[in-house]
Amino acid sequence: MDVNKILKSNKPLALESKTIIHLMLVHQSISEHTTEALKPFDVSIQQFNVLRILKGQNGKAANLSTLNDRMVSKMSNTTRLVDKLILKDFVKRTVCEENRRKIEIFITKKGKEELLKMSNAMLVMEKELLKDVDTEDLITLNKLLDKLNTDK
Amino acid sequence: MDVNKILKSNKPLALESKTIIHLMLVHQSISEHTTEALKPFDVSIQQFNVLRILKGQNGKAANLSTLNDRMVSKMSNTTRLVDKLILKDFVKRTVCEENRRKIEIFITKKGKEELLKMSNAMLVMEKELLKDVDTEDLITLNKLLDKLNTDK
DNA sequence: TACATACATTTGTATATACAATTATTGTAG
DNA sequence: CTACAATAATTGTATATACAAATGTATGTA
Repeated sequence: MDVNKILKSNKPLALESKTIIHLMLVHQSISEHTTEALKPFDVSIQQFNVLRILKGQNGKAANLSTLNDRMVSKMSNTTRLVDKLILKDFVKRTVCEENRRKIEIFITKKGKEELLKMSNAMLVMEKELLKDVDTEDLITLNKLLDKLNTDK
Repeated sequence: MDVNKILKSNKPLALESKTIIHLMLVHQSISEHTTEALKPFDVSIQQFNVLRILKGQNGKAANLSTLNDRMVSKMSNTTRLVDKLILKDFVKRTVCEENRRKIEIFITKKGKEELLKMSNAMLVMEKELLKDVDTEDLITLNKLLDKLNTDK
């Protein structure tokens, strides 16, 4: 991906601006490839993320706030995201008995099985996307991304 | 940004998967900061991108297909994106006389003036986001991003 | 107890986006 | 010259997302 070709700017862009655009373009590509990889499973990236988080709980329930904190996007979606996953029988939702304001969400057996298939499809896509980046470069890339000041 | 904290996974994630998630999280942050920076100008990231591309044309018109190729997102939006920019008097739209199927889009004087202010606000945001990444690191980061296999 | 406040989630609504179908124009094979 | 395909943009529609308001539940305190 050559960011200069896409931008075709005559005026030289600040290195910072170029980097940000570069990251945006990379994200767009990742997003498209991910959507494609998940299409056979009829789930969105967000739904996949919810399943992955729930599996990471190892049987423990997660409530909506927890999901939301760990997720990339915003609260208002989370209720409806979970609604969709319930329809597919990938997760279960129960009211927390200790604190009836809270909702506990679990991944189902079917959800776990499907998630495994999804994760495999994702890994194939990820390896293809990163096939020209060796391990050392990946480590460097992650280190550099860690340096970004992403606080609010 | 520490991706491990957010993921809280017990099982070690493949380095590829971790990198992809890392890029997603970084993008989410960039996206939020950008939306914030552009809020005073009442334009979306996409609208800002259209303006930037049009200015890069240096007076030459761009048709919708050109815009779409250079933009991050899809055709169907472009018509309506331009609609919004016309409402704000930031761009003009005329039918191409040589090929009446084509639509020519120009940035207006007002559009250019506003774009300058937007670009300044964006640069402030970008420098803040990248304040802990020195020039050498930025160059390395861009080189690594170039290695990603983002073809279709 | 009654009230205000905080918390957790849900719902309403407006806007954005993705995908498919449609319209209008141009190019070209027969 | 007509019919058909290709191109460029627009429109319709279903789904997704962002933001604000509303609902239901719990907690602190006078």
